[in-house]
Amino acid sequence: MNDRSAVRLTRLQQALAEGGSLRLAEAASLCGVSAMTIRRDLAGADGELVLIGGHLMRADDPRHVPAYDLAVQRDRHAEAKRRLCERALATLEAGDTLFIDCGTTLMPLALSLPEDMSLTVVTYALNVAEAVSARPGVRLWLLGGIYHGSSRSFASDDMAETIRGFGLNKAFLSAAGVHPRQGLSCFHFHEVAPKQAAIATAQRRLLVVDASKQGLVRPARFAGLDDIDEVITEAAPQRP
Amino acid sequence: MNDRSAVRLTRLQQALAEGGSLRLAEAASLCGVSAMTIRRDLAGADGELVLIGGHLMRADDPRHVPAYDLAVQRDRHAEAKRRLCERALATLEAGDTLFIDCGTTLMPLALSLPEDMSLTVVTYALNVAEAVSARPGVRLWLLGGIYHGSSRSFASDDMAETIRGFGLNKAFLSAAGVHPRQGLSCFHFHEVAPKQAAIATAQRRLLVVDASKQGLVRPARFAGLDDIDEVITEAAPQRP
DNA sequence: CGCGAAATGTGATTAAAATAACATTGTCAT
DNA sequence: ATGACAATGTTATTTTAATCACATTTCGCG
Repeated sequence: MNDRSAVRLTRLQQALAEGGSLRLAEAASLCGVSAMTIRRDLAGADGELVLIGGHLMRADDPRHVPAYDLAVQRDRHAEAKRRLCERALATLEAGDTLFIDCGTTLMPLALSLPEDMSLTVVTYALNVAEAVSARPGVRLWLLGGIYHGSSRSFASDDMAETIRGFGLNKAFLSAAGVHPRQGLSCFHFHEVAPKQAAIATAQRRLLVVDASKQGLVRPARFAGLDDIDEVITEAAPQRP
Repeated sequence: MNDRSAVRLTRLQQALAEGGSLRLAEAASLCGVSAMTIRRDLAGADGELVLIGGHLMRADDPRHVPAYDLAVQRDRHAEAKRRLCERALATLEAGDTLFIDCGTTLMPLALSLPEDMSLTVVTYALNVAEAVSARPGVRLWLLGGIYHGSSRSFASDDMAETIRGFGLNKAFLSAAGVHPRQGLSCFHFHEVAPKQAAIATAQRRLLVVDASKQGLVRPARFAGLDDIDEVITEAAPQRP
């Protein structure tokens, strides 16, 4: 890759930095070269930009990781989570103040919150916040702190205290492990405090887990099964 | 649109809810129908899903608002901001703790932070947080609170106090208006407290504004020009 | 200036996707 | 059963995008 090519690439990358897509021809005229040159630039680049059906866009955001052969597995999970979250949605009432836990399990819930119900969502997860921020009708309170990429969530010393300051109607909790005796656990210790605070504060505590978490124990225990009011899950996997 | 068609569409929509794209053929086999049927489903749908070059993806994604005829104007802005942020980047030093203000001006900065410099970023803007969260080498502290969609940022009562608790080396500030006598202003009052706290706390205060903001006064004044140590801007527009 | 190498443009060719047309299957009411 | 209609599949056609081969331009350098 040569110098001018690199200049064009960074230029395009910046043009697309804030999102959006560019038609190949537009990208070309933007750089004052032909479409063929843009193609060649792209071919010699590191793959941060991607050309798909004549549209140029960034490859690095979550959008584009193609489902490929993961498709089946991904979908089994997504399908299960979707069904669980549908049931979670059904429990919502106008005026609710919800706590939504981190992880991917509750994403379908965050994505399909009704906008005509005057809801308030409290969360410490960046992905949940992104999803909820796209729903203009829903009030969103994000609990800030230091970011943990592993769970896409934030942690801070006074988070538990802040949570206790809310009048939470319902807490939707996720867990990476559910065990009859060991209770509920997750991978990361920084999730424990907010989870426990939400459990302590909310009127109604709903655990949403798919069947694959049943019987597992993870490093960080945050509650017992009896701290939960309702478990939204599939039937446990049958053992013949 | 018929029932089964609607079922397939919601199914696909949920499969894509967390991002990613599906090849048309994959989507088809996922639903157990032919590609043509998926096409027909899409044609009769409301346009939430979009098929582009054989890839199926959500349309509500910022990636797809095409730059179209806005391209030129968008780029003029993005181009200017990119250049300004390049100069802002040059001021960074290893170990810095940065405050990054909300708005779109500082996005190119957030997107191209070096990962090998041990940086910490403090921000109250969701879009900045998203951008920084994609850089594993950079520590991120998000100041939480109630979300304001207008500026994609958060506000809370104790935010100013929290900011004063950081050892900020540099504060990168944006403004919607810069006036010789009226000083610096922005559109939204909830931005005033964090901006002022950052100005009060940071060792070095850098204002990043493009020329289009010069001479303007916006509703919420947050500082005077002399509260800023350095202004990163283009030459003011010439009047012939 | 003029040569050579690299970069880019142009038009032809191939591959792929979108559309359209028609065939088949399934469903329901009579 | 069977005819009508909707839904879907299959194949052909048109349109669009990607690739290739070669012509042209640009740039550095003796």
